[in-house]
Amino acid sequence: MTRQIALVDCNNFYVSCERLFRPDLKTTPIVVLSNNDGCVVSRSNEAKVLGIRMGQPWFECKQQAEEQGILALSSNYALYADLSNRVMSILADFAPRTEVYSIDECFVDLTGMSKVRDTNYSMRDRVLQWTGLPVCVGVGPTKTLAKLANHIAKKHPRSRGVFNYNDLTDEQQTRLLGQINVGEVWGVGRKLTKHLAAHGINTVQDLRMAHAPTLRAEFGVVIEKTQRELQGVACIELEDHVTDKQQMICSRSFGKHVTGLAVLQDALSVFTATACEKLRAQNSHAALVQVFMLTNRFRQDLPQYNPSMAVPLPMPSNDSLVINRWVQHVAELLWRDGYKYKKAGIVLGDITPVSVVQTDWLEPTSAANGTRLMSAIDGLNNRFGRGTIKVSAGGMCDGWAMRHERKSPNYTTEWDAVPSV
DNA sequence: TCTCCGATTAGAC
DNA sequence: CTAACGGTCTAATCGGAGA
Repeated sequence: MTRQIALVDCNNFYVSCERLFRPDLKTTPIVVLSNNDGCVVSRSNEAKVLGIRMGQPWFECKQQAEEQGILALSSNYALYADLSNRVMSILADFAPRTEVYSIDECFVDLTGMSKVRDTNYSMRDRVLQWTGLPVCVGVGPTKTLAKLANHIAKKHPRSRGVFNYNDLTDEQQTRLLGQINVGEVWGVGRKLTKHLAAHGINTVQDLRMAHAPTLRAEFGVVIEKTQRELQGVACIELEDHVTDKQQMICSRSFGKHVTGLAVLQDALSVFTATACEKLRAQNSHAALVQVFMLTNRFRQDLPQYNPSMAVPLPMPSNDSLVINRWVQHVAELLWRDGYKYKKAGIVLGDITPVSVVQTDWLEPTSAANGTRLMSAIDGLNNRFGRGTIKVSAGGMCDGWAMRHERKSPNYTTEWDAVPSV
């Protein structure tokens, strides 16, 4: 039986979220900026037409944008995450197996179901009706072809937001794939596109038909899987259960240069608290802690210094206080005066479930390990917002906060920001 | 020369 | 006024160290 894998992808997701609460901006060109108001990460169709590129640094296009009346907003992740959850739970009602692939994308396995075409339009219509967010649906026999089908649904208005690759004849498939650039394929990025072009592979059809052993020898196993997926052979399974993170990173660019150790340590303690909270939320602990700090790599005229150090913990932990002591210590070791630091962060690694108790028979196990204090902190922060209870001096300095000068209110997650009717 | 492991790279969004 | 370019995560591959 031909698999029917649907990929549902929200259109211009962040911009669409912002517009829900600002219907007056329906036709205004809008962009949403990344953290620290650094880069453009979402664009309305109007902004795309005006030539704003995905990932473009904001300072580069700011003047042009203002002249053209483009509205720029800081990203509001509380809002996007909340709306994402609503979309995903709507889609979960359409099939027993779904995979939340990213904040704005979901695979839905419609294999064996009758009236797939009707279901595709229902998914699109119901998400739009219940949330106000426009989505496109692409269907294919593999995840890679579903993503490609979604790309087609987005690009061709005549598809009315839905495209099923399985409905094509062999000749239609060949002709269509011959018209699409290989760089559009899931898993083929900038570097690979260039590399492939050097071997005469320019279109999706070129890749689908390339000599497999040569391809594997020159480009590795990843692209071979991609090729087979383009041929309709499933190599990437639907992952319909959430897997624990193997690594957790918390890092930020700073709103202005940091030149004092105390300020940097303060930032690191906040990052540590956030990462440990996520660690506890998945019932895991970490055995490796890494700290890093970076100067501004775009300022090659300034002295560069990008140290990092990883320390194995004597005992795996998810206790913010315990881990923070290591972080603060390592930060001191790495710190050098005289540099302008632009970014810092921590990495928690060697993550395992807390149920896997890795006892060291040379060390006595420390009783309770601060677990009750941490769950009390998590409870309060969950209820009243992250940062209500903080680790030691975490967040007491203000010399490092990121820029987000254009953020909208948290319309859906804060009572005070709920719009009145 | 082989194997292991940490570091780097490429990709996604 | 001036400087101003994101954050998280995974898997594959590279390359140095030690066997």
